[in-house]
Amino acid sequence: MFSGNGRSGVADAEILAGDLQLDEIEKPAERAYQGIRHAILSGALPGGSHLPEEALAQMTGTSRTPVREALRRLVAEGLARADNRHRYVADFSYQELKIVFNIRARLESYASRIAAELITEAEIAELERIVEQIDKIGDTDDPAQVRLFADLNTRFHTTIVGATRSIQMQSLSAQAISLPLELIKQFVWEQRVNIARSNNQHRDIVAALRARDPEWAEAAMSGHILSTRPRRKAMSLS
Amino acid sequence: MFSGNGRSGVADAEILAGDLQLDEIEKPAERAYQGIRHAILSGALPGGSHLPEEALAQMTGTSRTPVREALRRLVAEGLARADNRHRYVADFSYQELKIVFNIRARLESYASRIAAELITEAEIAELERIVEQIDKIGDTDDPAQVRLFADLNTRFHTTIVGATRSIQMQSLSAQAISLPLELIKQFVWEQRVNIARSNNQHRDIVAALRARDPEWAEAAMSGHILSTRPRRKAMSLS
DNA sequence: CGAGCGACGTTTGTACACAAATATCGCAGT
DNA sequence: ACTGCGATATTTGTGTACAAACGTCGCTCG
Repeated sequence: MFSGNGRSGVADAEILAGDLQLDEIEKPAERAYQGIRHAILSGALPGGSHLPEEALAQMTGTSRTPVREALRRLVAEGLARADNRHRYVADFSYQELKIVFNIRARLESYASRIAAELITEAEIAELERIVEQIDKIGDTDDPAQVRLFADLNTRFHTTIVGATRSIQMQSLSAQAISLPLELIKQFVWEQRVNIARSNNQHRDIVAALRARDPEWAEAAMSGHILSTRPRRKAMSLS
Repeated sequence: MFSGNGRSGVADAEILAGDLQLDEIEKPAERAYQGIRHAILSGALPGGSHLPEEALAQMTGTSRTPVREALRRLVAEGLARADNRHRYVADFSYQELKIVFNIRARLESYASRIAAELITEAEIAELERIVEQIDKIGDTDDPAQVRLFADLNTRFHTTIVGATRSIQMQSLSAQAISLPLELIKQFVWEQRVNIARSNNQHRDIVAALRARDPEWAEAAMSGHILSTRPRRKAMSLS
């Protein structure tokens, strides 16, 4: 995913050894997409790696057709890039990462502003349930718990973005979030991000939404996301 | 493109009668993508229209394979949506349109802030050339001139976004811009948007970039985009 | 020994054939 | 007459075959 890791091609299905149960996904199209995406986000395919269709088809156990469609999606989502002939894993610099986080802060804070007026009681209740579940996790280094936090965190944010009822907002946010949210898992491990603090911020956001206060909601979300930005010092990014 | 226009299916190549020279595009993949996209943006395929692959293949003079890939891109870009089985033209409400413009204002103003520090002399000169050419147009209703303005306007904005050197910024902006910028052409016709005023704002933005003033650039771009927002009263949107 | 040209291998692009899924229409039975 | 079941038609999903483009390696000629 990052520069300077050296280059490697596609090896075989072994690189999917992570936590993704690929063999349980029936439809080839979804298998191909999830498989390639996971390989990129997990770092199995480093930034700059060439993405040959045939090798990816073998890797995901499908044929080239679903792989081609998956690659189109990944390019559109910014996780892969294409030149005239080939496709490669996108290469994120630290500068790029910083920009994506700032964009995400702006997008989601605007989403929170809209959500403050449109969110339903049921959605607020859902947010409160999520906050409660995260509370039970507390600060930890246990990978399974951290993964659980990441999933709940994702649900928290997508619930709010969904409350805007805007397809475009959901689409753009998903694109801006997909990378950082996956990376957060690594930051938590390497940098011991404070889960408890993060959840206190979640509580503030829910309070703002419950109060139907657009400005507060916007500011709270902005602060929340900016507080989770990776810092250069703590990381070994180029 | 909008709700309430009634529903229609794909007719034949006639609906491409617009200004797009589809037959000059050699590669089927590009033909399919441009053709379908143009049909959507021009309104030939109203919002909610079903998008059957075979009919689109005939319409664009290709086969289903390039059409499928084009549809994947269009869904990823938000111009089409998909349910379990079919794909349809996206349906934009006035509310959705408003949100997209506000997102665009936030994205591009942030882009301008970054660009103020990274833009090169050559790019500033390019922006000045564009402003000059728009000056020569002035206020007009002539469709050809309005189209020329739209193209120059697009180049102005993509040059600034490109100056951020961020792939993600360019990708997200392109998605947020693709719809509104096409719609602007219609607003200019129907609402007589002030081209001269718009270009004065362009001049301000260039001045801010030349001064390397991030805050000014950000504010100027924000004001510029918000001033071109469609207003409900002037339109017959749902 | 170096440069240029040509053949080959690799990768992507396109089309098509077949399979699977789903909605619709009609028919029959109650 | 209404409901439920089944056949059929339409549409999408997948795999594969073939064609085209591009890069590379090696050979030959200067």
